[in-house]
Amino acid sequence: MDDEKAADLFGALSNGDRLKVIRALVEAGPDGMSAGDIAGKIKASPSRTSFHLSALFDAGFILRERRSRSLIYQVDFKRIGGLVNFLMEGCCKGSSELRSCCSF
Amino acid sequence: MDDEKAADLFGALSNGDRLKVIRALVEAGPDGMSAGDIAGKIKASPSRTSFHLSALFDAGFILRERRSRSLIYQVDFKRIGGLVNFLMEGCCKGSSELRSCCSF
DNA sequence: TATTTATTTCAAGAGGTATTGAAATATGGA
DNA sequence: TCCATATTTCAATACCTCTTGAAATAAATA
Repeated sequence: MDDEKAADLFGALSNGDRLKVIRALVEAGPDGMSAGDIAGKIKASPSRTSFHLSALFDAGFILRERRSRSLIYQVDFKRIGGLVNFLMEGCCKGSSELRSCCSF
Repeated sequence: MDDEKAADLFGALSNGDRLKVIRALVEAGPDGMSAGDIAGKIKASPSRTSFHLSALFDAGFILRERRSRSLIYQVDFKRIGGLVNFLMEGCCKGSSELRSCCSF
């Protein structure tokens, strides 16, 4: 992970529709949701939803699996965690004394 | 915090220069860094650095304080934490049984 | 007060991202 | 095979963001 890559990943999160998708999938957990259900939940057209799902999928935030006619999406928590850890890397010069400044 | 606001905040993080700034300030911790030192660290011109510092300041990710001729910037960990918590809100339907799926 | 240092502001141009609706693709069932 | 359902792809348009360099502002010192 470098700064430009991480910036692209944050870019994938910098859209209201895409955050609605992520948050819906965070709540859904391992069950996931179909593209159609996601479109209904975020109140967006199929093509618009698909556009945003692709952006999130390309960034690695969501996983996709076909179940019959539907595509089921799930959030990938590891990707979110990796990005947060990148941001906090080397926090406060690595000093354990100052470590509390990094907690949230 | 709503989806559009959070999207703007992620937008403020969706740039390589701005991530370099944040990460430098995360490392610097409570000491902070001057705008000039930041410009040197991220290898960007003063005007470009100032543009990105403004974006981060407006988003609330960094705090600013004048010390003599210099402006000293510090990261605001609370803002980062608030954004991460927004993303993970209601994780896995709030089920404590499934809570492990949300950890990273 | 005049000068130097530190930083921000501004305008113009280039490049990137979102929305729409129609058409294409993929799958399952009659 | 034919049809219906589920989802993606595409092209056009509109909008937003970044970079650059020059000029403006702010504060400290001689």
